[in-house]
Amino acid sequence: MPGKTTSEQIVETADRLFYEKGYEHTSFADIAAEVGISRGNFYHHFKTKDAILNAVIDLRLINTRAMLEQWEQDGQTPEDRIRCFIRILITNQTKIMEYGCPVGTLVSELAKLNHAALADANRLFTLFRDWLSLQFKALGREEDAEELAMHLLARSQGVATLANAFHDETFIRAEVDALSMWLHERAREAA
Amino acid sequence: MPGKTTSEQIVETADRLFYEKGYEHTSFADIAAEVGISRGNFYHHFKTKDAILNAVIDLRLINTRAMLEQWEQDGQTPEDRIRCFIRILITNQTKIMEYGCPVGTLVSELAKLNHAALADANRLFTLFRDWLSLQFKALGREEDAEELAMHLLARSQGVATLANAFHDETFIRAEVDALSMWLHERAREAA
DNA sequence: GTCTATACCTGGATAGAC
DNA sequence: GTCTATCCAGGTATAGAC
Repeated sequence: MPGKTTSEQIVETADRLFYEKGYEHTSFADIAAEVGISRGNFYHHFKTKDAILNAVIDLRLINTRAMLEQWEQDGQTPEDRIRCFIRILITNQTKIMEYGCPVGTLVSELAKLNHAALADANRLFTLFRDWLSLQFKALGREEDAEELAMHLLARSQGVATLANAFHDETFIRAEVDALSMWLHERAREAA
Repeated sequence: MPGKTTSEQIVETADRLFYEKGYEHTSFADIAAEVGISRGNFYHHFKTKDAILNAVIDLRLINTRAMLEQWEQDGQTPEDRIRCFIRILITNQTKIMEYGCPVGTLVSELAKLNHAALADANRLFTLFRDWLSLQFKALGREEDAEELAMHLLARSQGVATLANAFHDETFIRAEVDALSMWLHERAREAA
């Protein structure tokens, strides 16, 4: 990773490994080896494993906010923007089939570990939830925007979990189409 | 646990702890302490941690099969039986809000660990999937029974994941109602 | 800033007495 | 069947040289 500080490289590598192997199953040695530094040097940048986790969550929050802003620009209508969200199931389908949803699996793991950072990780979910809710409101669904946002979030989580379990592209495609139709119906009702 | 052998107690305790704390995060010491035996004694019953995991998965398979058979008896119509499945989200809602779905979270964890038992754990999903598919066929949906089964499985997984993240009973109730209506509509179409 | 060396602990696993 | 004692690997964390 050229032009990146060691700290940045550590966080980005940890981000990826936490996703691929899980938080607990990823050791300092794993991260240090991939970054290409010694374990000792590691502690110069991050004192504890919790500190790395916090940095990873912060990075994910920043990246997610940037993605949502991008969708704001990409989509002409609220319906288009929500469709951007639905389409990540296709865009990231290879990774999702291998590792599940980065947000869902992290929150699930931290919940089981009873980890202090669980509340922070949950803010990733809230970010999507609030953004989707905003879009549904803009779509003319002021009344049930919150419920629609949660429903869509749940549907995509379920698709990610089963895609991971069954490695079935056809299933993902079918569910994305169904979600797209569901969205269009909600928009039509509002108009 | 009166009238149970030590081995049975170990497996049942491991079953619960793997659900509550996750597989990797549960140590032999944790299980031994709860059962009330020494760590050394533990190895008299199970040689490796993998062996315990296999025993736990086998137990879950047996318990799941028994539950599905019970639903066959409880429900008069295929629609009633599928509704039994939907209702576990309500029946187990306290545990689901705390620990997520036992099947989904185990499969997700084993996928990240790249664990050999992943395929076995996935049979739990297949059990539900095949049973649901059978019920949808009996409902008169021979054509799309498989897709409907996967769809319902995904929906319930998503609800479990978000219930765990947000601890929101109202959300669970709303999604269960929506699923119930969805099911009724599929049955009506077939009739 | 980066390294080596090392302390310390936890967890999986074994041996052998009772 | 159950125990204690023990080994060993791996993981977190620290100290200190360069």
